[in-house]
Formats: sequence, structure tokens, C-alpha cells
Amino acid sequence: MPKTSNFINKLRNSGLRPTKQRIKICEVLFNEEKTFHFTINDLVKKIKSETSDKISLATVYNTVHAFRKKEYLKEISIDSNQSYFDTNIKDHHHFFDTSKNKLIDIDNKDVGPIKINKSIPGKKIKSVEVLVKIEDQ
Amino acid sequence: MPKTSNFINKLRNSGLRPTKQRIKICEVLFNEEKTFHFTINDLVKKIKSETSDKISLATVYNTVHAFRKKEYLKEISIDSNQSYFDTNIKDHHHFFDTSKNKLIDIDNKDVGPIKINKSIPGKKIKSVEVLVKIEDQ
DNA sequence: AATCCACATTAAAATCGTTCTAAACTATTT
DNA sequence: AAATAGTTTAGAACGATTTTAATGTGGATT
Repeated sequence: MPKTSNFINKLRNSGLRPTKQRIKICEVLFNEEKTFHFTINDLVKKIKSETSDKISLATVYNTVHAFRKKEYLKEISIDSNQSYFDTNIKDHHHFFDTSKNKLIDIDNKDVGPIKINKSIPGKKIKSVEVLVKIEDQ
Repeated sequence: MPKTSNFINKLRNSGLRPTKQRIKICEVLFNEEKTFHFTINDLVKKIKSETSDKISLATVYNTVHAFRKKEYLKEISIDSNQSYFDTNIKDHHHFFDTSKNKLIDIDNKDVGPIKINKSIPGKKIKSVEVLVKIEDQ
């Protein structure tokens, strides 16, 4: 299947029309063989380096958030004043390198089963995420 | 031991002079019998409701961050557009109620041991935090 | 207890990430 | 082709946080 039609599917599925700008964003996000982490700023830089077309910040924000809502992207919370996103949408955990401010994936298989011996009435567990902060030895 | 001298110790230990404003902040933070979660905004509101003295935002930020550096407060990562703090500084984990946007402590004893079968050369683990997102059943 | 100075406080301005707005533009439908 | 609905854009607005620069204060020193 050609990649572009895959991008168009993702966009349509997210309630967005497949425009030139949005397809460019898809290329940057989903053409990689490996998954990666990024901030909006990283993404804008990458787009600028790959194309001479201008894509406004607002378009990037809108598109990324539409993808996040449809879970084509995962948002990751670290204590920072910036949103991090992950193109790896499978359930997994993270190292956060506190000296370089960089995220590193931890595959689900590399974390032992997590037992939560407490429950909240009327609530069910939606996700269990482990964040391992690391620092220089 | 009188609480005020305890506050003065905390402040001095954090490299801060015990001023009237800072002691007021300590009263709000450390006089509670139970620990609690707050944002800077929550804290400012609480201070305003308890005293007629004005304490500027900058002072609150400075003091909270000094306490965080000395680990008299813990910073918690959930969503990136606001910092949450916790007066419970013991190692522990959290539920995050996604419908009410509220944090709930999970005592360390209520989470089984977490095994991380991956390491990063030159780095050591600083902390392991579990965030359990919950939703209505 | 008066002096002094490094540190504190403050209101206001600056900053930074993010969201909103309103006008211009483009695709799709009639 | 006209009408409609959705898009893009630059720039303004926003909210949390940090910085600034002027003024005030704790507490060590005399």
C-alpha cells in the first residue's frame, strides 16, 4: 500500500481533510522506520528542514492534537513545561534522562508486571505508566 | 517543638531567610495533618483566604521551588500545562482520575516491586514513578 | 540599638509554550 | 460558477512561569 494513502486514511479518520500541509506532517511523523519522541518545536524544525513550504504553527498544533485524540500519537507527561509526543503508540514505559532532557522508550517486556493493591470505588484502570528518571552515574 | 521553629529550620535549610511571607507559606503547606496536592494557583488562593497580608506570586514561586530543590515538596508530572506539587515527600505513586482531573496517592506498599530489565550505560536510576490513570467504570 | 549590606519583596514587564481569531484561501457540493 | 464548508495563516491573546529593577528588611556587626 502506498504510504500516502495510509496518511490520507489517518487524516480522514481523525476528521481532517488530507491537505498538502497535513500530508507533509504525516510524512515527517509516520515515514520513519523507527518511532521517536518529539516536541511541537522539534516537529516544526524537522518540517522546515525537509521542505521549503511554510506550515504555520497553528496547523501543526491542530494536526498533532487531532492525531493524539485518535491515538495515532501518544502524549507523554514529564515534569517540564513542554508537551512531549511519541510516535510509538504501543503500551510502553519511559526513561527520562534528567541531564539531557531526553526520553528513552522502555519496552513493555522490559518492565516486570506491576501490581496495584489499591482500587478506587467506581473507577477502573485505564493505563499504568512507569517513568524512570535517570541521571549521570 | 513549636511549629514555627520547624518552619524556620526548613527555610534556613533551603537557603532562605525566615521572613513573614515565607513563614505564612510554610503554615499553609506544613500545618496540615494530612498531606495534599496543589498547584501554585491553589496555594496562592489558600494563602489569600487565610491572611489579609499580600504575598506576591514571585515570592510563592521562589519559595516553592526552593522547597522542591531541598525535597520538602515533591513535583508531580501529569499534564504539562501546570505544575502539581505534593506535600507528601515519601516515595509513592499516583492515581490520576481522568474525569475529575484529580490526583490520589498510592502508598508505596500498595504497589508491587517494579523490575526494570533495561539499563542505560553511564546512567543510574534516580526514581521510579508509576502513574495509574483511572476512569469511570 | 544604630548601621549596613546582602538578601527579599513587590508590581510590572518579559518570556515561552500554546490556543484563538479573523481574514484569506481551497476544496467540495449544488 | 456560485455557495458552502472546511483550512491555513499571521498575528494577537492567553496563562503559567521567570525576570527585572526599585524598594524594603533581617540579622550580623559595630
